Amino acid sequence: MAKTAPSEAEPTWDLIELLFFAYRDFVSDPDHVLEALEFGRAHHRVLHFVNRNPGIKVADLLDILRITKQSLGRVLKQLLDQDYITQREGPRDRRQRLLYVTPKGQALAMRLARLQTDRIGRALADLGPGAHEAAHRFLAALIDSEARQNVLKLIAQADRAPRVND
Amino acid sequence: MAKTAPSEAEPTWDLIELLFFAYRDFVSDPDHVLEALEFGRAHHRVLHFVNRNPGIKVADLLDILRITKQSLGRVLKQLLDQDYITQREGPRDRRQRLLYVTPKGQALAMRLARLQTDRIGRALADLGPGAHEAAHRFLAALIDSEARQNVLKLIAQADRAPRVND
DNA sequence: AAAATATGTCAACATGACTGACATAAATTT
DNA sequence: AAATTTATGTCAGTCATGTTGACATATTTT
Repeated sequence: MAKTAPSEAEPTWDLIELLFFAYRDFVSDPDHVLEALEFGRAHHRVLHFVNRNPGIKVADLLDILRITKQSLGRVLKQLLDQDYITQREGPRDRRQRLLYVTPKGQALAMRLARLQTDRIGRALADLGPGAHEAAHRFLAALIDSEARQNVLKLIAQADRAPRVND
Repeated sequence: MAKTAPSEAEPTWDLIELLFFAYRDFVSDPDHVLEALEFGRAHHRVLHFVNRNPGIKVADLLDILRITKQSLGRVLKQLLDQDYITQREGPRDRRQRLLYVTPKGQALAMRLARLQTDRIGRALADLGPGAHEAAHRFLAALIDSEARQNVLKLIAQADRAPRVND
């Protein structure tokens, strides 16, 4: 039972529904913290990727988030005004606004990441060794094949050095 | 490397980010289909859970989706008006409106589930055997521990018989 | 008969997406 | 040097989906 031939047989109900419920709870911990700061998920995403990719360009952030600059503009402005993020001129191209977290921004980003890490850690602790790698591979394989390599590169790059492309 | 002790060491950046990217692509296939029908993700969720749990009560649906009845009301009304869902009086309690998909609703629900199943199937095909179970266990473990048993029960129950509680 | 329950509805509001148009400064091309 | 392209920002309006609070109706339970 449980064949995986594409477009045949029964839908993969368990994974479809587990993805829904797991993702909902996964984002709920940060949501609660953000609520007290009058921020939303959109702020979290921006803060997260700026924290992970210091010096990221606005255009690259838009690519990652796949939202419009108007949508980004709103939340980014609030994060700048409230000193969670700063921007500096691009050294080679002075039109660019390179984004960095402030100490305050880093503290929040790390606090939120810690919550999600704790949840993931508890989940992995319940499972055997190799569960981390299995989860990694499953999730990576779910990503659009055209985008997958870029995503993996982004993750690896941010891990290596806190410095973005260009 | 890669310890999982809660609240120590480095955040689990890879899984945090992969969950973001994987979930985004996972919902994107249905999104495209829904767009043509002038429906959104909210409609998808309602249709999905009604399809999976024929005869579900409005109150139970609200519990699953964790939204207000006003939010549900809007999308449910559209699905009823456009004949994707029907409602019948509860046999024992005539205040209840038990929800069912119509053939048209079932066709759409299955079409959307097929898209997500195909994506999952492609992902699992790239991995070894046991990947399905590993993914299942990881995702289930991510769910709030208080809610986990109920979720697993819901999934198993819907698999067994297309008939909801009560 | 009174109270509780299941559901629906009206009105107002917030968030975070969107489109389209336009503005500015800086880099690049001609 | 002038024209064009690029990176970014902003104004204005719209949409989808969530929220709160108040109230209405039918039905069941006490």
